[in-house]
This record gives sequence, structure tokens and C-alpha cells, in this order.
Amino acid sequence: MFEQMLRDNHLKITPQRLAILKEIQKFGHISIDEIYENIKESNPSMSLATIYKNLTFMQEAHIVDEVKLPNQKQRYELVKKPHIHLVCEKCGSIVDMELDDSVSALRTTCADLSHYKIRETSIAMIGICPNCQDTDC
Amino acid sequence: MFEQMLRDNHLKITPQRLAILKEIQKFGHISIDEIYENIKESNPSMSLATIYKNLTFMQEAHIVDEVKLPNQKQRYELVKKPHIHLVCEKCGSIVDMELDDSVSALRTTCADLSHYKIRETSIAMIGICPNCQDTDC
DNA sequence: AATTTACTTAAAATAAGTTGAAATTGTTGT
DNA sequence: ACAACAATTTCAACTTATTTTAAGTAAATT
Repeated sequence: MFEQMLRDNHLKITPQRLAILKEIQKFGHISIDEIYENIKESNPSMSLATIYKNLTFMQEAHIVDEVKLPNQKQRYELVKKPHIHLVCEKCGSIVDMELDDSVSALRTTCADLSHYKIRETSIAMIGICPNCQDTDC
Repeated sequence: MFEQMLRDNHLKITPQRLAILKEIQKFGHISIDEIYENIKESNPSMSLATIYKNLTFMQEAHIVDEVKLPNQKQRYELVKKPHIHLVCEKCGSIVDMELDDSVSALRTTCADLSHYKIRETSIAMIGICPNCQDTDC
């Protein structure tokens, strides 16, 4: 289906693009150098410039999304339904939470009050995950 | 009051710090090179390193906050009550919206369901502002 | 199979951010 | 007000991150 997504956006299907998408899918939220490091093993000739360019293209094509969190390097994820990022400050994990009703309620309230036409939301909750609350990891 | 905030955090009160804070206050959400460019006029010897170092300190002291938005350079704002950023994709404006009830409701829902201990929220709504909807700016 | 066009690569260029050491300034106690 | 100390600023060198270029390569189209 990655193939189909690329085709739909008139982007050529290349092994590099498929490899990038596979990595993003595998890790959920991944930084550029993680992509680079992971792909190097199977695909030693792939260059960072390729990754940068393709992430830009695929972002424009709404196949991947940038994830920007306070005090972290930029990451990427596959485009999904609107969701909330739960970020643990201790262990660094990032988890998606789908709370469709609450998110769209907030979105509607915002839109109504501000008269903005809202296209996209970016919501993160930063704190300590249950696991790190228990253990002193 | 900037003086007091610095004092409270055992940070020395320097003209550079005050100038940085004044710029942030003036612009609401400002990037590092905007700070640099603006301050250069009145304070030509101030270096970028100073700005970087001080933003880090003042962030740790919870005087300023990083603002990370999709497809934008990092910005800084003064620490305020939790709020939502309304971002216009057309004109680039960023506006704060205080929606205490909705934000804390979402926060509580999230915390209850996930068992995270949430310390901070980061919420942005990206779209088109009322002004840009009307005019074809 | 040939042609066109998009894509990838490596290297160079630019931008962004960090560090360390010397010089300077703010603060504290007298 | 002044000395002494510690924190801060500065400059320059440096690392890391990102973009651009130009040449070569691969995918799609005919």
C-alpha cells in the first residue's frame, strides 16, 4: 500500500522511498538520523540528502507528517487520524492516543471562537509514563 | 518583573538577558535569529552564542518556553498559562487562545485514560485565519 | 527498446547550534 | 564605595544539520 500511496501522488516508487516508509512504520516516530542509521545496513549507498528530499516530498503528499516536540529533534510518522502524543520525559517514549471525540470537540470550540478554518491539529501531553512513575529507571 | 524572575532563579540580571526577554515579550513568539537581528541594533556586540546559552538557562528556569510548530523554525515565548496556538498557514501569524476549561478537560481525560502524570501540554491548531479567508493576501 | 522525466548520489555550500578560554560584568560582603 | 569572587559574555573554532548542485542512474511511457 505504500506503493499505492506513492502512485496516487505521482511519486515514483523507488526502493529508497519504500525503505524510508518501512522504517517510519516500524518505529512509529523516528528521527532523520535514526532512519539513516537503520537503513544503512541494508542499503549502504543511500545518502542523507535522499532522506531529506524524500521526507519533504512525502510530507507535501500527505504521506508522512512531521512531529515536533519540545526539547527533541524533529521526528516523522505516517499520516494517521488526528491523535495526541503522550511523551515521557523520563524514558523518552512517545505513544499515540486516539481520543477522537475530545480532540474534535476542542477543534470545534477553537474554530467557533476564533473563526479560523482549521486543517490540522498538533497536540502533545508531556509528563511521566506509568512505567517510569513506578520504577526509578 | 523580568528582574525579579531572574533573581528568583539565581540568574544574574544582565542587559543581554533583559534585552532578550523584552524582544520575546514584544513579539510574542519569536525565533532566535529574529531576536538576534532585532537586538543587534541596540546592542551590536551581543553574540548568537549568548542568545543560545541564555535561552537554555531561561528555559530551565521556566521563564521562557520553546514553541515548536510543524514546518517552522523553533520559536520562544514567555511562560504563560497553558494555551493553544492558532497558526495561520497563509500569513504565518501565531495567536494565543486561552481555553482553560477545554484544555484542562482534555488534559484530565488524557491523564485518566493513560495514567500518565502530565506536566505540560503543547497544542496547536493549524489552518487559515479569518483575515486570510477573506482577502486573497 | 528508446526516450523522457524523475530520482539518487556524493560533494560542496550554507545554516544552525555548541564549546572553551579569555575578558568582562554583576553580586556579595566589608 | 571597593575588593573579591563567581557568573556571564564574547569571539572564534568547531560540530552537527540541512540544502544545493551537477552528474549519473533508474523508472515510467511510448
